[in-house]
Amino acid sequence: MQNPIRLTVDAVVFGYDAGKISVLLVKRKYEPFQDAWALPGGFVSEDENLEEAVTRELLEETGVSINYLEQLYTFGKLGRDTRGRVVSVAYFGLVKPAAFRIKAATDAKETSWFDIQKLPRLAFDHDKILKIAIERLRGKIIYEPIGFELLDKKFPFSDLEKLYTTLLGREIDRRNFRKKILSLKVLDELDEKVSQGPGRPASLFSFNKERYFKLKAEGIIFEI
Amino acid sequence: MQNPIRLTVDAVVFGYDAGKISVLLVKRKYEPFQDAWALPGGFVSEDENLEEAVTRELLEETGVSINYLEQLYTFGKLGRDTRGRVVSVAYFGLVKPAAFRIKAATDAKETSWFDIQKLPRLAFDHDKILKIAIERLRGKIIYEPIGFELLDKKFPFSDLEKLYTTLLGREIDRRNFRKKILSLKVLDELDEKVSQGPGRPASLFSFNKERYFKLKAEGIIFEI
DNA sequence: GCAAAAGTGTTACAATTACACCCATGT
DNA sequence: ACATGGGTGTAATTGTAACACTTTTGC
Repeated sequence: MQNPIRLTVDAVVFGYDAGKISVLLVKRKYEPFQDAWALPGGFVSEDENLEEAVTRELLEETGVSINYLEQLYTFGKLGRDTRGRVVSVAYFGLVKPAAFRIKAATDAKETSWFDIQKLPRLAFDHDKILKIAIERLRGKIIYEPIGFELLDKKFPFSDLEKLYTTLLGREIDRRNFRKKILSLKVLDELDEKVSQGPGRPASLFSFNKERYFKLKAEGIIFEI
Repeated sequence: MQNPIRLTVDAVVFGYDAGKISVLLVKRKYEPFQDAWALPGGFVSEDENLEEAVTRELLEETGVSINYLEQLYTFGKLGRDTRGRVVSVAYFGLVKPAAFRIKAATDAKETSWFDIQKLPRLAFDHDKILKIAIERLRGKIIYEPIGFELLDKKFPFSDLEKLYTTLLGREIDRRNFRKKILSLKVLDELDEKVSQGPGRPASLFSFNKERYFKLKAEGIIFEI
């Protein structure tokens, strides 16, 4: 009477640091695809919500705690998993550089960040899932302010600019970009500056979520 | 070892006719929610793809064959189904008026179209699913030419205009709208006219998919 | 004092909006 | 001939894109 379809969740978690977009992968300990890199994830248990399952798997497998998570797509094609019929609900997550750096010290856990330009061969159909996630990231950055989820709470404007340059894959005009972003009134300029290396120190900004949601409710839409 | 989560698919199928957006619902024959209206759908069998399952269920329950179908969202919250843990992959579909009219003759099948402004109480969490589908329809119509999937193959321009007026919920300027759509070069004007009632007869247009895909590949984006 | 990154304004061009009259048909 | 819906152009405004120099710091 029960159908024997099993349900998993997988997470595509992106991080950004120093001009590179990276994705979090884990090395599989067991067959199938033993020792292959794969997206973190696993079977959903009967008494947990899907989001709970992803969050749990992520924490268990990678120690990373997420600050933005949304559902990506559900993959259910016959034959996508060699263990039988397995349907996977994939999620899309973003973390701030802090999480990113923590990992660099705990590499031994078979967890690693990979530059999305230099990906290894992946288990199952995880290459497809990742491809769709990258498209979503690129598409979404343009009309929703998710970029801020990839930056520290306080960031110099140039970080935001570099992030967009990287994600869009083209140069953007600094003056026009600044004008546009500031005109949206969702950034607070702090009374704080940073100077990394030579050059004029930069003011720090922070993203004002309340302001954003207020504007969104009024129908004002974020768009780059 | 198997987890006892069961998987269903549900379809939110929209149709458009005479200035009204309608959704296809079925009346449930069995418990739970016997005699309540619900989205067409049902359990996925082990040897079929998710899309196959939706298409099959739709055909079985409503006789409607779909011409646009995409995955909407996966609903997996605990307690959403009184029969135990059931996760549902919802799909979003559009049909042309032909399918719409056919149904009007076969009402006895416990299948009916409902104006989305006048919905009955729905079974399970189908009201939530439908709400998300309506948002998707509204959002998507602006930057992808899915509107054409709701019209006959050949249609007068005013049909398209009325459809957009309905979906956007506001008046649009006929001249500007026409200019914009025609400038996208995805409509073919046919050597054919229709006149329904009094007034000047209207030229018929058809949507040129090949042209659209070609333009899309070149990076030219449809946007209203 | 010079190299390096931050910060700023103006002008040309493109896109969007607002707006009103003539045309072809049915009755 | 008149009521009804189809079809068209222009001007004002707004938004986008292009473009280069000054400022503040570290070395």
